[in-house]
Amino acid sequence: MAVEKYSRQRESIRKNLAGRRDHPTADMVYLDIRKEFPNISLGTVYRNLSLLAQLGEIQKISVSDGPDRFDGRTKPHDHFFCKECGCVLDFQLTDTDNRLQRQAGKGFEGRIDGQTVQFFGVCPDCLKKQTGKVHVSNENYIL
Amino acid sequence: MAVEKYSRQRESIRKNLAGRRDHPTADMVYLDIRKEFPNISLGTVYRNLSLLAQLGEIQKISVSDGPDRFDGRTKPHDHFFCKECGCVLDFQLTDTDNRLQRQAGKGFEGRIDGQTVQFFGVCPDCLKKQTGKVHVSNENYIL
DNA sequence: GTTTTTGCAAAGTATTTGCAAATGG
DNA sequence: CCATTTGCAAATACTTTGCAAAAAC
Repeated sequence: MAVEKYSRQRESIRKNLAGRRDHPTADMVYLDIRKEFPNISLGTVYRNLSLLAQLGEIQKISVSDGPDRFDGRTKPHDHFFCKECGCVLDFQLTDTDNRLQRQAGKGFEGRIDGQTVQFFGVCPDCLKKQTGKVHVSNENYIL
Repeated sequence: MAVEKYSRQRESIRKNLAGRRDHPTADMVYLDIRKEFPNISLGTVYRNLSLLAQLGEIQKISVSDGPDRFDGRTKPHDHFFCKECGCVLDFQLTDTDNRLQRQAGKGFEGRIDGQTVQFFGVCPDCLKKQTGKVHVSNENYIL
């Protein structure tokens, strides 16, 4: 695979991911793209998701209990995994990146290129269903 | 699955994981246990790894490029993934846990139960092969 | 004796791949 | 035209599961 050539399908996949925040699986993307390209195959979706991830234009997120999920956000950020509904939310931790990397790298003779924090718990919606509490906005959680 | 009953196979799996630091896959554990129980099946290994992970006695680590890996360490810690050789190393970030969780939870109306940091880069051994540099010990990296 | 666990094999998911036809440049 | 991408289907990789026999208690 030498030079990348344009393809309508890949462009559609790229836009689809850029326009959503729900960290879909390959299959979810496939179902969506089929509305525009009824004949697209799941294999093509997988191929393009892999390619885009390699190019750093999207991010692949592996979770322990289901298929991989994909994230259209390019800039580094963190993720929250809800153990109730399985949803994945974005977090942006302010200013901790350098601190973390500096602390971890101190005396480590390998090279650290990047890092992400994975949070686990119960998302606002699921917690609300359990307790009846109200959901308010906050500064780290990115809608 | 009401009460847990002892089994020699499960005990062997538990001990195997406790005695190694290389974050093996289910198959690697299987090959090892077979030395002691030549008839053990891969299914049994998977069943017990799942069970032990549920009980919190081991940890399951999902990586984006290969099968799941397992970690016998019970207390919370972080992981480093080498993009060259695929190895997984343990990190113990001193005292950042509370800071991270506090910062992320500020104003977040869900519940955060825990978190781990994933580092990506090149491990000491691979870097050494590339540059010829020497490997020294450090304070965060756990041998 | 009753319940849990095992080994085996088959099934289930998720993802990748080979290949001829279609598309892009 | 030549290189890349596609759709399709088959193949692969990983993990789970049904069931009768064995082990644990």
